[in-house]
Amino acid sequence: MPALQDIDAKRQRAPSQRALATRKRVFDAAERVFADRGFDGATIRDIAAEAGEPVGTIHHHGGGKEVLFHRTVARRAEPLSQARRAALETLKRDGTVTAETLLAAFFRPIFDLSRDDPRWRDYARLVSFVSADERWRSISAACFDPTAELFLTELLALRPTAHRAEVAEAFVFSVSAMLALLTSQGRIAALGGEMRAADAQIDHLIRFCAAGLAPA
Amino acid sequence: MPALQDIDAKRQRAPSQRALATRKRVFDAAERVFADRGFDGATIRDIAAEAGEPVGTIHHHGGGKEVLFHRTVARRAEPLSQARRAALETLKRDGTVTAETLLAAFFRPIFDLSRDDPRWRDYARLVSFVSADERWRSISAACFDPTAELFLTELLALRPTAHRAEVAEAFVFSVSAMLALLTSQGRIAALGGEMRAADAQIDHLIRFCAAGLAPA
DNA sequence: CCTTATTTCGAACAGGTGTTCAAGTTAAGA
DNA sequence: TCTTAACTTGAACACCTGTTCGAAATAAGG
Repeated sequence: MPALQDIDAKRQRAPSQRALATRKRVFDAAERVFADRGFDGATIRDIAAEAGEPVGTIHHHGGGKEVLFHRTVARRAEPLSQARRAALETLKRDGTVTAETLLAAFFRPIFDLSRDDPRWRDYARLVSFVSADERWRSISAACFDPTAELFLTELLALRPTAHRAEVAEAFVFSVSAMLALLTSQGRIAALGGEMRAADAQIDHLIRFCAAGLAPA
Repeated sequence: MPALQDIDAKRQRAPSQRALATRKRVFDAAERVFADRGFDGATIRDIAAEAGEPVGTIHHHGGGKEVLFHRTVARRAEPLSQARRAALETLKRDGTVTAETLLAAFFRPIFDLSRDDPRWRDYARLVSFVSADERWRSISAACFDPTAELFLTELLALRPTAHRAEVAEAFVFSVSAMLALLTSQGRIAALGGEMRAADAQIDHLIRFCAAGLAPA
């Protein structure tokens, strides 16, 4: 995989407002198309059409399909991780760290962001593609593992007798359940009949995983 | 999506042993390649090379890429569902139905089959591609939802006060955790350091989900 | 204001893509 | 044994893929 380096690595002039706006259009379009069709199902021309830009522009700002994919995932990873870390800091400051509050701190930010901005919903679907495929392991390692590590450490402190590997398993189960809630509304609807309110679903997700994380 | 009809719909002669062996080679190869690269990442020529057959043969037995994909998923769905249903029947006969034993009956068959035959590991990864993408909703609806329905009914009987939608959510969380255990060993290893034995992981998965399913 | 780095643009390229097809081979069923 | 349905084979087809590239337009920095 091509290395991901700073998009403005050897630049000699600041980018114009116009260029910045174009770049934003390119990444927003890439996010939508990659979220809809995955890496292999998406084409540069799909993304170009979605962005309303010519194909050359996608390559210019994206740096090639694989780098564009990586950058599209990375773009929202930092804001998301910061929101998660901020929620964690609040817990630690207030001394209210439990399995339930830890999971809430980790899960809630992406649901909160999705409520306000539909682009975060696309991003969530994109992340689920990244998480599902070992091929993108290095992307999740770079974008999400450092913050996951922080939460894992806290969970481990709550269960001093458990092995790290066991807590890591429980954490992966929890994250997969979170992604399922974000992306498998169709399956839930098919099995469950009527749909529940998003808030009820999120509360349920947190209770479900917290119960699983509790000592046996 | 092209309709999936019986592979031997309007046949006038029984297929030869040779043809049957070729067909098996085609589907085994398709299973491996689709599991590795997903639907869009796989190519007919990849599958042909993996099977050691010319491209025309893949199309002859597979019926086109999309139908081949559907048939490849469907091929092992019935044996898997039967194993799950048999385990469920045993529980009901013995009167040992609990959240924990129900989940064990649903989860264990694919892990047991994977232990004996690596092709079931490929199949599990293929199923996780199908489950992750709304595009294949109709495939999981046809192949997996009927049996899921059976287990959902039993889970609902265990929690008479819960709404069906809530139990459906918990079931989807559980299935996603099962698929994560089958496909995300890389992520578990990255977070957890050393790896635990498969049996310990499966027991943990069942305890994790059973705890989440228990009444609040 | 100039200079020129950067961006915009889309035609062109080499190499795939799924699918078709016609000719030759095999073997089921009478 | 004979007929012919079924299978095997790979070349050919039309279209699509990511990427390149050079010329024109834009605007940052002096």
